[in-house]
Amino acid sequence: MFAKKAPVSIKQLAKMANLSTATISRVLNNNGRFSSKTRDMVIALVKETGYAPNVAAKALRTRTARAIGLVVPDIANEFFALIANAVERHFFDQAYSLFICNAGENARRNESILASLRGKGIDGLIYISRFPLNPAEVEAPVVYLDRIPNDDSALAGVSSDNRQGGRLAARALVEAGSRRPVMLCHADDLKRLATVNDRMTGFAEYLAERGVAWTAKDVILSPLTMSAARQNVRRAIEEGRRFDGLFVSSDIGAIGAVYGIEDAGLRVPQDVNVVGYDDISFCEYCRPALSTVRQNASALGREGARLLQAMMEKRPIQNKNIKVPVELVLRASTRRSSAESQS
Amino acid sequence: MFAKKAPVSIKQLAKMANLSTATISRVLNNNGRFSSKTRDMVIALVKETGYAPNVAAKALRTRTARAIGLVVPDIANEFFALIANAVERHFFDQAYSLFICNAGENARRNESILASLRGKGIDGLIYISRFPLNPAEVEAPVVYLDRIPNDDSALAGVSSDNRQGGRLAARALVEAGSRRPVMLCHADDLKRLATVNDRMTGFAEYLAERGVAWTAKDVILSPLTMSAARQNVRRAIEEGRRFDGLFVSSDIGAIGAVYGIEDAGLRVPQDVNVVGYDDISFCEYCRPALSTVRQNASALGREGARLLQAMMEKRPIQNKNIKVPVELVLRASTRRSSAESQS
DNA sequence: CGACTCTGAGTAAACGATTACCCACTGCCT
DNA sequence: AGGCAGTGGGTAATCGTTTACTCAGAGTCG
Repeated sequence: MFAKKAPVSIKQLAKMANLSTATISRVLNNNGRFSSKTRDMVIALVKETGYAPNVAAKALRTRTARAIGLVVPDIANEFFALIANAVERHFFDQAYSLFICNAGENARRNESILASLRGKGIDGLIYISRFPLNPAEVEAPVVYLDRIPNDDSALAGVSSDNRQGGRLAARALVEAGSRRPVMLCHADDLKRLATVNDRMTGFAEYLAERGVAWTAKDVILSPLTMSAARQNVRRAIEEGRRFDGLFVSSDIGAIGAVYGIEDAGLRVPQDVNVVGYDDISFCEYCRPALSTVRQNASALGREGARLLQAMMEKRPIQNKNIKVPVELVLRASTRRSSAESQS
Repeated sequence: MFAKKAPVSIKQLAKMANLSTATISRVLNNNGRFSSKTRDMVIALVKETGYAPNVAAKALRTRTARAIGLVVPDIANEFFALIANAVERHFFDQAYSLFICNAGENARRNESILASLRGKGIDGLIYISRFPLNPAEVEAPVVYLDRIPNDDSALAGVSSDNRQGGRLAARALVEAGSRRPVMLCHADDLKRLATVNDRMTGFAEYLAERGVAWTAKDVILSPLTMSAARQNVRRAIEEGRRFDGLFVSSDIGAIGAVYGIEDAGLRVPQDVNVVGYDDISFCEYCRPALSTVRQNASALGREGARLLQAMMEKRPIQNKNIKVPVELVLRASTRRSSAESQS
């Protein structure tokens, strides 16, 4: 019923045209020498037979699959889904295939995903994961996206301007009246990712400029799933932690945090101003609507794809450390800038 | 710099183990004969070297790409993302690769996606799209998931028990006191998809049983994006449409609809009860929290993947029309069952 | 005219895995 | 001892393409 009939191969084409496979191949790839008469004949034959090259054979021979890998932490997070869409759009037009893989929160799965990508012989990798990657074992250009390791500045990466993002978040809190702000982020990210460190740097920087006391201890550590953030924020408050402003390093986590605050009997924004990060579409639809630092997910994906392609084609690269601008979006989770009181 | 050094091949493994490639291959595929000592040694060697078979070579030799396609309407919708995850998990374990494609809302893009999948020689397709598919031109088994065309009952499909879902939605509205319910869905889906028709059938059926007047005219047509639903619901109300219960065929659409209702000056649930469909995680976090019919996205994905695999392996299939149970989740967008008044 | 350079095209060896076929050996039965 | 079956594993062909060599013929130049 679903038997695969063998598609026509280059060998059959060669026989029909009274040529060798080599010549056919040269015409098809437009490399090497052949007469225009030969070219026309081959092209006509291809049209007639509907010949399509066997991608497996091609991949095997050329050691290039015309495929790229995209590792994301969680495709069910809209932010990553939008990035994936942008990457796919770019590469679809270039006739590359895209393998989208969910790294999840598990280092072992991350490893097995990388192994499988290796087996597929991808020509490039866009990597968004909290887990370290040994570039040597990928054997292809790698672009880090959004989550940039902080140990190596030589690598290619695209991220938002996270320092500016941190500054904007701090500004939102300060201008909403917060005087004891804290930041919520994932412990591992803080250790590993420039992404989060940059946000914190910008955050601290702005607070210092405005004379608001803040130290590296004013951080709550938690995974940024909704439920984990909710629980950890609630627990922090119940254990006596006091703060009147909260900057969460992702919207999903921020929404959870809002609930944690309310669970603990406080109100947002009256008692605590909350600012998230990403601006996923639900920020506008949750209650209170979430103030956040908007990342341009499409731009991140697009720039990452472009950079990767430049690397794969070994084009000279002016800047392998691209920063995409961010934007502050104020909604109901921060108080309206009520003629900001004493400095 | 990014020169590809050849990954370890089966030939090198053979040399290390002092065996032939044939034996290695037999162990790896667990077919043919070999001693348990050999097996252990090979397995250890694979672990040690991180060997991953070259899929291109495998595909070339076996004439099977070991790849499947997954067409989804919008990967940024959590419901589809969860399905994609389940499918990926299933096939990852079987060492299949998965091509995830966004059909989007555009028929032309849908076509070009199918064309590209064809070129990749996929061995199977899971298809979630509102656009018709000509199975003949895919040359591989197809499983319809969630969105089942209503013109052909011979095809393989996995969906929720949508008739029951429609019944549950109706029950939620009726028990919350609605007497003039309407349904919101996409015009094309109503024409093409058994999925939506089943929901409507169940909806109408239950209403009839409870003596609530409802006809096929009590439907508002709208795309189910947040903004479109919001706008169309608002407009319907402003044009004088009156209803006190709304069943929306997706949560995203329902959340938009709630805003449309509020835009028009009415309240949810006091003036209109709203029930969605899917139970994405934001149902719990939007305000008012959304009552909805929960679909088990993971089960849908898993069952779809299993069914497809059975078809690809030409195993006898007892039931190619799988229904996954649904569940009613009551939240704040429907009034609490206030000792339901007159029959 | 001889030496050279182009041009167009063929030959055959890879690429990495699978598998039909074969063989050597062991143990067992008659 | 001879026959036979079962076991473990090697040999080599094959999948469809690409590409480094090679080469015959034609044109060009001194």
